Amino acid sequence: MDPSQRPDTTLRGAAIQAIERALAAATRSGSLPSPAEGDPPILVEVQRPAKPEHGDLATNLALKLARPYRRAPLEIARAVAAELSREAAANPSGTPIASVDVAPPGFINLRLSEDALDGVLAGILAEPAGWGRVAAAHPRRINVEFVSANPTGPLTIGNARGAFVGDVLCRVLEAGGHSVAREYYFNDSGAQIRNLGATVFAIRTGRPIPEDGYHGDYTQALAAELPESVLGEAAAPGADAPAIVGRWAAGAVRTGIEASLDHLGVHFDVWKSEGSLYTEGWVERAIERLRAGGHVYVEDGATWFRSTAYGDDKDRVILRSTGEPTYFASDIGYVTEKFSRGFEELIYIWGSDHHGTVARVRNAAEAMGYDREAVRMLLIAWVRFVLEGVEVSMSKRAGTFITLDQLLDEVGVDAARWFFASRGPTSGIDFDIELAKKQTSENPVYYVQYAHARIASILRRAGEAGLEPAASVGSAIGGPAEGLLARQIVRFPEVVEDATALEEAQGITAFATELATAFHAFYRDAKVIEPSEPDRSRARLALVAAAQHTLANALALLGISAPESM
RNA sequence: GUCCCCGUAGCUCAGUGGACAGAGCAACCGCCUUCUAAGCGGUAGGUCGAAGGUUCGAACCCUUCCGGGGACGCCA
Repeated sequence: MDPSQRPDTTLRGAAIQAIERALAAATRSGSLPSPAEGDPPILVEVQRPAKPEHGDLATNLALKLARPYRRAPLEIARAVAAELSREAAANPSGTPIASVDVAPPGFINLRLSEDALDGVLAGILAEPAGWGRVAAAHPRRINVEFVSANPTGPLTIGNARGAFVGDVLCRVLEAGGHSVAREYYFNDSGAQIRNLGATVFAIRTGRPIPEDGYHGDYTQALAAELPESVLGEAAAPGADAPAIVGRWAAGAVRTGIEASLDHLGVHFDVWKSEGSLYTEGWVERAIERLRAGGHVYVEDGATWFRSTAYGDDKDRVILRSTGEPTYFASDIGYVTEKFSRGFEELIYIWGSDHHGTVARVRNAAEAMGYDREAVRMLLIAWVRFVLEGVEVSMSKRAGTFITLDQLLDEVGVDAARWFFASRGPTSGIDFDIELAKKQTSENPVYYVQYAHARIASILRRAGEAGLEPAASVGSAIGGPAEGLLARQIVRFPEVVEDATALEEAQGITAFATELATAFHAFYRDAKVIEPSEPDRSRARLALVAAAQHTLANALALLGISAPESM
């Protein structure tokens, strides 16, 4: 990120800018050498030290500069630290830094000022809804496509991970200052749908289920619900029964899928059918575009995209020798269709079994003149579902699957969301359903929710005692218990920034857990409601209220409820 | 055979260039006359799959190997 473009919305960001000023000042005064022509720009990195005695923030700047400057790291660190201290003394309101230390082998350790911390807390109390939303240096319009299961049956627990990961990613990107469209892509007219239609028709008319039909209970239910009018149309002489019944069944299944997603708290902005890419001409135009660029050739009667020109290990068929388009053809059309709606970035959330198709889609995007970096695939590792130690294979066709609705009835949305959000999307997971049910009550999500509920209880009782939170914490922030909690609270937007940059949610769950821990420690050490000390009580209520807003907003980023009582 | 992901505490997983490697659960010992004990404090537990290499510094980057999963279609 270009530092000059970074919005100054976090204490960390403000500290980085202070360090940049100090470095420039040290260079100007001659205590540090000037960068040589052509040197890469100096990127100031700041991190949170593992040990509290190393301060609130630390930078490795001097270590990084030792080689290009040919100076001892400690010498550089002292020069920068001297400028930081000078500014902190001369203009305390212009910097978040209260004090500076230099530690071997060359770290510069910073301590944040109580005024800076309290200023952030006052901002939270003044405008809690916006807390944790940050401005992006370069806001983008992003299309996130996920779930995208075809309407051949209910969503299964196999679809759960993609649904949660995609939804949380969208929430994170929005909080990170981007604009997001959630999109669901499906095919309601292919061979699979014909099979579904044939299955439902067969059941309803008392014939055996076709060989490649669907055997789940839900097809029985669909057959029973099939309206007489559709049945009559399908049974008419010469009618294409699989297509007619399939069209109806796909619609009914989709309605059920939408209901399941609603239950999850996942709402899509766009439902896009594969068929519409053809009727609207997107596929045809995309192929023409590739052809015009010379990226297409015909061999063995099929039309191929020259994917090898972009590093793929083989070329890819767009149109079969029968003239029928491949799935890849739809992908290409869809890319142009999405970009035509003005998106600057396309994110696909795919199962890791799709990794083979990543290269060809990005290659085709590049060949059509788009930036391949704007087409990003997030591959999610498969969840291995285990029941009593034995893997459960999921098959809609065989009817051996557990639906998403069943999972949520057993485990609950909040616990399931936390489970998936706290794990890296590329890590394979063994999901033992019995274990998950058993462990539901010990899911860390309740630890975080409990902190929120405890604060709600304190605020209720304070109100009954006639105590309201102050507008800011003020000098009470100097207390040891208060300081530790405040330092956790103010990190929230930095966590959102990092999660946005990494396009991952684990940081949010980790932060929420640490914040809950900090609150529980505060609860132990500092009594909030003390009618004989009204000023201190009001200050502590302000701090606790800020913690509650932070917990609530962090949970909201994960799509998890923040209960007032438990 | 080629490509991708993973391998960290008994279990489930964080941490992906910085200062002695973390959390939750499980185990053990303590704490409710105190704003919610779904909580708090403490103890124990690790050759970060293995070996080389790069670096002032590696769980993290590179190479090789071992183990697990996935992909290599004119399927979707």
